[in-house]
Amino acid sequence: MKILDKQRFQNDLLNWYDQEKRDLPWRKERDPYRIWVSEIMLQQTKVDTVIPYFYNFMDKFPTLEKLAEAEEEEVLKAWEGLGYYSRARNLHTAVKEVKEFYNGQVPDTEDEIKKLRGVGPYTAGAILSIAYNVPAPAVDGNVMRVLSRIFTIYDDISKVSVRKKFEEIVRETIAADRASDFNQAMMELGATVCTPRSPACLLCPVQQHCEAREEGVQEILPVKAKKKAPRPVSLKALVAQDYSGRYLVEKRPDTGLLAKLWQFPYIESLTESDEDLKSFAEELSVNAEKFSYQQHVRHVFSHLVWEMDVYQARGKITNPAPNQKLLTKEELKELTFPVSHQKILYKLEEEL
DNA sequence: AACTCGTGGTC
DNA sequence: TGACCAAGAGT
Repeated sequence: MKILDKQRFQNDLLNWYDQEKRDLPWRKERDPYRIWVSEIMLQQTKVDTVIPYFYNFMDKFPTLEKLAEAEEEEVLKAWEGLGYYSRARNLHTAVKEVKEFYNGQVPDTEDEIKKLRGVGPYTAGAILSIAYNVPAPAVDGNVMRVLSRIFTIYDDISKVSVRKKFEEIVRETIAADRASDFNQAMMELGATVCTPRSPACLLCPVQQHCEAREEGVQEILPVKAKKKAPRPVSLKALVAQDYSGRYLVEKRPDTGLLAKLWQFPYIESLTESDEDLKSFAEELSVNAEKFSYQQHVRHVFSHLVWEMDVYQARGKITNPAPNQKLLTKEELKELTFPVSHQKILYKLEEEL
């Protein structure tokens, strides 16, 4: 590996960051709680997507204490549309732990902070460095991309072992007295200059330190294994209304995909006919004569694709199960729905 | 180690 | 338009 002039690299990077850093909502002050929330929201999620959610979340839960005291339903509602909902549930759990066992103070040591639910190696380092200026590595996809190019490292960055290798490199490279700015600068560089495609090397503050740039291989780094194509799943969903116009909805199980979110009942089905849907309706105690086709919804997740045929029915509905409710359209707005089922809700709104 | 877990933007 | 990608963590 090429020898890096550490001092000059730090200077070039930090001077650039001092000039060019973006004005982001979680950079206004150094509240560990706000840093924490922002880091959880930013996992696998772009800054532009996070910003409005962050403002809303801080409006609803301005302090760690307020979040700890909130109902889970309310926390999920604030996360609605952001995806990876276990992040919200884990954050809620962890914040309650901090309130109870750490006197409401976000821990500032690697050992303690990593024990918190939803706080993995990246987020631990991010909170420690950004909130407390502790010189811990915060290695995300940006940092691995930047470093793989600086040092022309061809290891597959999707492997855990490779992330650890990058963490060791950061430990040796980080500006000891400016850990917060160093880590944020590395990520900012990756997000705005050293991008996955067409990196702006001519604008890069550390281009002179970059081996990939020197060899012209910046476009083929980093190496990353391809993801498998999402698996298709065919569903039939039922929008059932009783005679007073209320809708039958249900809460998903506590674990797994979209845990604890609400939805219209559905079955997995590969058949063309609606016979299985009708027997499903009977099981739900939906006594309807007519089932009308409403729309097809395709929704792509990370690892699967829902191909959902949506049907509407109106009839007598008896004995909703414990996880089910009959609610008016207005009441539905209070619940948290995944985007796939929001597409159905939107259609209902459109039709009236 | 490989799989699960969401969504929206980009090319 | 479909494949790729994003400030990853849990199992």
